[in-house]
Amino acid sequence: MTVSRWCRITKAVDTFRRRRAPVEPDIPLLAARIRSRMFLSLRAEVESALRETLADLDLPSDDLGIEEPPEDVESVLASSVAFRLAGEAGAPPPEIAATVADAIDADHLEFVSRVETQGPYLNFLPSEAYFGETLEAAVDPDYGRLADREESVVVEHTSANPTGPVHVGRARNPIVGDAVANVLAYAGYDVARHYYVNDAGRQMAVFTWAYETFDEEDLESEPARDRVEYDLVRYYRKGNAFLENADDDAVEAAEAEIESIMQGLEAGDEATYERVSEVVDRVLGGMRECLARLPAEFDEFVKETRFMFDGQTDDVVARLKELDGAIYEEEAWQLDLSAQGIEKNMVFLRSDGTSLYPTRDLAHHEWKLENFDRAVTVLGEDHKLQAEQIRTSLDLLGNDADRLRQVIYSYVNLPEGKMSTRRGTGVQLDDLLDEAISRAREEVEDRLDDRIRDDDLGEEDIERIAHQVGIGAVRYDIVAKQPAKAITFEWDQALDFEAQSAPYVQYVHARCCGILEEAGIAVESEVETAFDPSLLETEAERDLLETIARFPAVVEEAADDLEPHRVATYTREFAEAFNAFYRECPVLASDVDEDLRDARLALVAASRHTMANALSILGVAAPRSM
RNA sequence: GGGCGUGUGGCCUAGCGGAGAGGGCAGAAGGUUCCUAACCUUCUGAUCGCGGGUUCGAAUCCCGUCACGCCCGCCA
Repeated sequence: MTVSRWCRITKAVDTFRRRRAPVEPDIPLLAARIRSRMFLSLRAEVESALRETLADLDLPSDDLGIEEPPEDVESVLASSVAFRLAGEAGAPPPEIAATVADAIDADHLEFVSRVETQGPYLNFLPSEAYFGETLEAAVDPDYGRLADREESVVVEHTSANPTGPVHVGRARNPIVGDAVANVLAYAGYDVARHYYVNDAGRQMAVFTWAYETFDEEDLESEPARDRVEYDLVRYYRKGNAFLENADDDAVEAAEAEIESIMQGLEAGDEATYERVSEVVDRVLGGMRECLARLPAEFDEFVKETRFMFDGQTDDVVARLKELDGAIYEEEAWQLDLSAQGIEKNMVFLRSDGTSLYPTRDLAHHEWKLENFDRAVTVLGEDHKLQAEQIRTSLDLLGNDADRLRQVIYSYVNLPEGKMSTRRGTGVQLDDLLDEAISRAREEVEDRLDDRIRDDDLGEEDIERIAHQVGIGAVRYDIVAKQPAKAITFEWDQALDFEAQSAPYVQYVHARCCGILEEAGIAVESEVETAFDPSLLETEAERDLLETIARFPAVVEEAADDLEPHRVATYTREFAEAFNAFYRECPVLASDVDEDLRDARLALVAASRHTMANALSILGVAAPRSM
């Protein structure tokens, strides 16, 4: 990566972060916001107290070394400044730590009860108010949802060419994309979800030609599934096979027809558009049904042809030609981006005068930047170079490219290689989901006999749980991993219901619901009885509250960095904390004091809200029983 | 060949400048008259690909190297 690009990316991240500072003087809103983000409030308090103390001691305070301590340390936040100050102050780190700890007046801090040292580390221990406020905030079913930023973001994801069934190779796109959109929405952005439909490319011209040329009897096989895209993809495959294998004259004739379709679209010919649309809309309709199973829904399907017909692509071409890097070479217009660190020229106008995908995508991106404050695109690693070209070209065309961010993921491959719609290799997402549901159903039925709880699961419940767990497991498995890591698809690995998978975290939610229902509290409603947080004194209860307190910070960081997998990591940590509480702190046992019972019920309700909302960000169902 | 990305116990994975590198699976041993055991506890297992460097401190930053993936089309 070149230095200039690194700087640009860093700048983009900074801009994104800077915007999260509240600028509106809306006091109740601010209060609600601070109130609901305990961990962040604590961090802010620790930072300012530490900075002031260091200033008082005449020590530099530019790097405070604030960090989260290891699990076995009692504090919620720690600092390693003492290491950094050792040279300056001429004393060993533990000594400095002790001096600083003594100088901090914890009595004036709201969320810090005391400051301790452990060797060179400063440890900040939470106050009663920290636990109390956390519980108060988390009893709200909307806990974790950050205040409105009054800023819109368009998240474009999936955008697979409408050539056939959605296969597992690109399943990461809707799953990661939907989670990115969800986490941004939770973080207070006004989110729109877009699917960009590539209806103007050569592939769609081939498809349209093939669909119009061949008949049912020309096709070798039956549709793999009774849905439109499985039916039509056979024409697409047939067409491609024909172009590869037929004799030269036949191929030439076919190419002429394909070319005329592309020229028709370029010219804005209504009849051609109708022909292509019939194929595009039908196939897309089937793909939407598949994606809806995840579920991944979209606010808008934006067609590429739209930017050809409205003149925006021509406008982009005209402006690109005016740029310094524009060159006319080998009868085609290209953009030399070597000055921007990209060695590969971007061709933006073919020798026959038609536009290319990147040209239209530039018009599309300008449209997004006009209509939204920010734009996020989720795309496969094979589009990385193109993404850089788009970003750089947008910048050269006078757009603020920092408002655009791209999330790149690696494809899911089969052990024997890539999945391909055209060649018909690959595992269909529908099949994966079906298999997941059926395996989940087996699990539910196997467990039916030795259930302790007598809640009499009916056939409907079994069906519901099988869907929630099966689809949840597939989504969780994908969204929990960093997108940049390559995944090789294997059935048993994708459908592992063991610990650290969706059912493990879903089970926590079901346990919460079980307790609340047993106590006669409607799961969806707010907690109405009074409770006293200070009664929650055991280590398990405190750990759970500390974990709950971190949730809004997790949402914020995941949104800032567009990394929903952090929320998945959090659900695991949360499940551990809850299971320890569940094991050690009975809620409804007869020997539990009534006030303690109420406090613990509030904690269970808070836990349920936290887990339900975290799962909702991941797009994984939160079952009320399992 | 060039660019970008990824390499963490047998397998999967978190951490990406600070406290014996967390989890999970697989393997071994335990736990249910008690709010669902899709749970929990304990044990076994890691020179964080390799070699240098920067730093008080490196899995994390820098350089080199190896392996794998992706890209380098007037395709999308």
